[in-house]
Amino acid sequence: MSKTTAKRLHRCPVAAFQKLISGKYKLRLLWDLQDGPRRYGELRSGLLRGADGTAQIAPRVLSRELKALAASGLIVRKDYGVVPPKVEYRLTPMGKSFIPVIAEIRKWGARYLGGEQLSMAS
Amino acid sequence: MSKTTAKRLHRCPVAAFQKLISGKYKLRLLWDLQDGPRRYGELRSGLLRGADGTAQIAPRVLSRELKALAASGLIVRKDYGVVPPKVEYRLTPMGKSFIPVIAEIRKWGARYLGGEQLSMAS
DNA sequence: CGGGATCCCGATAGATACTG
DNA sequence: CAGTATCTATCGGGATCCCG
Repeated sequence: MSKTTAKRLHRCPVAAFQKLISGKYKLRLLWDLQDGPRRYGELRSGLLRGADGTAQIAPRVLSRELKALAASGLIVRKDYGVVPPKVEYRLTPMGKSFIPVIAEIRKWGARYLGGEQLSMAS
Repeated sequence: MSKTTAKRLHRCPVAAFQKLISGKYKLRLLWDLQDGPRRYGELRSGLLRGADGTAQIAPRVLSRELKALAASGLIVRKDYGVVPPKVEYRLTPMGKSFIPVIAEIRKWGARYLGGEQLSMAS
């Protein structure tokens, strides 16, 4: 956690994983980034599908989760420094390596939690 | 959530998974149950390895996580009704089907979070 | 032995308003 | 557009004591 990566804080990889993805949207954010960079607003609106009902997403929360993912080394933030602001988030190699794990989670979840048929969309 | 299963509350299987395994010990509890029934005390002491440092586990927390796992249909609680008390927890078929997913998580976590060499023990 | 009851605390998430 | 600031409600988790 010295600078941008939080590693080896646990001796158990499962416990480490738990902490890494704790937060309501982290897994879905990673998943939604698998096809390339996305902007803040795209991610936010993407999260609205799949949430139960009329959930709005507090900008604080999304911002903090993105920061945490970046601090974990799973994504990077690219600020174009223009007006109006344009910021892109994309997966790091480590983040990309994590996508297959989420794919497994999705497959299991679709079978046992929802019965959705795993279309392309998140 | 009517009785013992909490399903289809989300349209996104990833979001459903997030809620399902939220809680500090749920994944590890499931993992530790893969080889057969375990008693409350066995699970508790099993969790102490792999936690950072001198963490003790509040009985409230462990009890609540076990109840949640049972309510989700991943484990079952078997009370032998004897004195002194004896209670066993074991995986349901659904819970067993989840073990390979945790295995994937472990493999990824070992590679990117800890570098442990995935021995038999949890 | 396997918890429940109670108290406490930090972290998390929502709502709202504001800004460079 | 992409956040920050503030405030508040709720939750997760730890500590301690107790009981059948």
